[in-house]
Amino acid sequence: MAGRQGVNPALERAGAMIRTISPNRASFGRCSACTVRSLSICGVLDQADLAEFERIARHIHLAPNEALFTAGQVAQSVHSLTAGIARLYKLLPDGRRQVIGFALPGDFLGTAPSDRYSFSADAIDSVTVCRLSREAFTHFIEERPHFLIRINEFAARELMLAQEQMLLLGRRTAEEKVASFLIGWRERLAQIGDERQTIALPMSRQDIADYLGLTIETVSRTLTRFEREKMLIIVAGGVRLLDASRAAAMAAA
Amino acid sequence: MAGRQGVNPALERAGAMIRTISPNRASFGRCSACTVRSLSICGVLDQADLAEFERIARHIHLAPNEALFTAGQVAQSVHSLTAGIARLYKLLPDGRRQVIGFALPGDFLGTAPSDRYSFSADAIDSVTVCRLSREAFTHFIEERPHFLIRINEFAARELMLAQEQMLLLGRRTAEEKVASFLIGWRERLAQIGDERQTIALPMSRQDIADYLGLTIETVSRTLTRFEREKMLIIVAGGVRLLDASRAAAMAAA
DNA sequence: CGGCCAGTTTGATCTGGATCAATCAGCGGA
DNA sequence: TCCGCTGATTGATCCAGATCAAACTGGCCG
Repeated sequence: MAGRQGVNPALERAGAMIRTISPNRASFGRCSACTVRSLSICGVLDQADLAEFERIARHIHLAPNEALFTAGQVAQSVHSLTAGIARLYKLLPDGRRQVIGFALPGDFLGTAPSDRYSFSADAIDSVTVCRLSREAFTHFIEERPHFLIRINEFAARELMLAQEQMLLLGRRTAEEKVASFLIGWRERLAQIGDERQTIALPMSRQDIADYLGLTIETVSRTLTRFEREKMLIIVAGGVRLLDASRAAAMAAA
Repeated sequence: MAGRQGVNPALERAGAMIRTISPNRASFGRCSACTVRSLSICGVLDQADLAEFERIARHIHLAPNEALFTAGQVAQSVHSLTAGIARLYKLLPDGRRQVIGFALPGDFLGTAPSDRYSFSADAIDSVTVCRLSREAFTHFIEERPHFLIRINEFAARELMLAQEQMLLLGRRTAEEKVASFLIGWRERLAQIGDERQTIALPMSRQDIADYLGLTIETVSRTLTRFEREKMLIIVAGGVRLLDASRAAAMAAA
């Protein structure tokens, strides 16, 4: 619990590595063929709406660790994630980092009360997003109340997740944090259709630690202990849950 | 950082004391005379809208520690706080508590993705709210897109506060937490027009501790130290900031 | 195939904040 | 005025998780 937990050289290196938004290729993947449309904010748009949405959206690809946007920048765009996983985080001036969430395909990044981004987002693996100018997006919304309702539902869901995370960060033990994370992450993967036995963990241990308010060592030790206790097996790129009910019990209490 | 921090007998007593919603007096305070209307979701309603809003709203008074609603209950109502201060919190099965926010006059409690309350809310001091049935509220919204935009702005603000709080809970030291809380609370009080030199703290030390992910002893000790260091003076019902810039510096870093 | 390098794991030690345990202070009621 | 109760403060001690410090692992490049 010391003051500078979360500051580490690896992170600073990573930070330096992250390029600002490059002149990405804008692809012509059509919204009507979007594989996550029903999960995304676009799930309530009809063909006509979708055509108009497509007109104002750009499809962007980002390489691993490339930034979608950075806290403090003027918020010119909103994003809807269509592939890959992004990490959303805030930094303290001395480099301590809090990951406030992981964005999955279908997630919307654009609910913000200010004209500047209040957090940073970058690609964990290879990511694709639909990027819309805030202005065009605002205009698009104004004429489509049902779409606004959808946006609102997404914001409400985000808010509930954030409140759950506050409970985790403030009142759960390290063991409970890790178990909750695994159960919650599995749940979210299942919602986007990924229901393999093995829980994929594309983010680094440092990302997990910064999400749970722990150090990388504590995350690693806790996972190792779970493995020793036969609750799971650590595999390349994830974990395989052997005793899901025990994990769920830890996560609940 | 032990597992059961936040569980305490005083809380259990308080919990038992909190009555379920009593047959409160519904007053006739008219919305057009509402002192916090411009701050609240109603700030964008015109006279006609307001009359309709009034028709579907009930004005409710709650005594200190009385519950507005409880996590897990079917969410029948939404609320707009018009006077007093409420604490919003989540509990773990063993009684550990996380205060996820304090609601001030003008705040809206109703952004939720589920048909059950995901957190509990109760009055800290004497509280007045406008209570609307979810159903009527949803209907009211559907016909008023500009109002929905307002609701959305409120949700976005809530979300940003929640993200800021995640950073605090996950990565700040006890000292930084307390300083951040004081600065942030003063800010919020100022926004509703309370700009006295002394920062009013109507909530208990336990509430503050549960908001910051600390114990009551740590909050108390930290405030005492701040006083010893002449950063502030502890007074009945609040603190007087002597060195706001030092507090702000602590809160920032 | 070997050497590097980034990320991860493991071990030893330390410490910030929790826990346990008394006071202390303010207030309402007799 | 005194008593009892509730919440706050203060002190002593403890320990979960941080910090410091090595290994270890796997992938990539020459």
